[in-house]
Amino acid sequence: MDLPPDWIDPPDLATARAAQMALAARVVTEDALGPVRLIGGVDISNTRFDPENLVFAAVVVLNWPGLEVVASASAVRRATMPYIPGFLGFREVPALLEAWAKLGERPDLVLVDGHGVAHPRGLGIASHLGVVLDVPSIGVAKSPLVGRPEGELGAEPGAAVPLAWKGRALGTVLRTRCRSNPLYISPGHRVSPTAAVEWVQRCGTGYRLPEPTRQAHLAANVARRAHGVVKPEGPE
DNA sequence: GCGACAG
DNA sequence: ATCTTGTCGC
Repeated sequence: MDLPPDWIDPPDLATARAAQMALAARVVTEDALGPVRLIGGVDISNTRFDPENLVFAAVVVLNWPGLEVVASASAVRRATMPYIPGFLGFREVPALLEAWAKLGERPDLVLVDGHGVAHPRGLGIASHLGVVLDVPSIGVAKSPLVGRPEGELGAEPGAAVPLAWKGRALGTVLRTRCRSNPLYISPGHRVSPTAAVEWVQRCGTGYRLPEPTRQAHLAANVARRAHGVVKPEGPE
């Protein structure tokens, strides 16, 4: 998909807002994914008090149904925008695109660390990335941005309840582990609400986060810590 | 006006 | 997001 540069790297918040509305109009919430053989996971890592404002992006590729990491790529970029709730995509997507471009084989589906359509204007980072890459994506967030669980969530893994906002169900609040806070799942792009939850559950390996984003999180940290490492330590 | 607010 | 070891509990 060929988009205006300003839609990816907006010069200001007003432009970002306009780009967000335009991109949101392209989001598809119906299943439009082919056979899934590779599942991707993406995440970002930041350095605390970093005057450089560096953003470390990681993309990992896992096979399905093995859920083993078969490839990964990372990229470092200077953040253009600060973190503003509701505009996360403009801060992280550019670096993710750079990492994505380095991949040899692309995933058929991507799990993103953040919301999909469970967003005030329907364009959380998962939908944002999905539309820009035109790839099926799912939003996997660790806390809500808008909306709240509808009803009481069960304590058992697999327990789920709708994420309601303004009388609408934007996604699903899903408990993936006992005694762990739930995850907020929502369609990113080209994935239905039910399929989104199903895929997250299928990618579960006993941890709170599904394997793709869990591995992406680890990879992003590795990328950040590798940055600036002058020389590896060796045994004496 | 006030509080909330993904990563 | 990031800072951090041990520690409490299942």
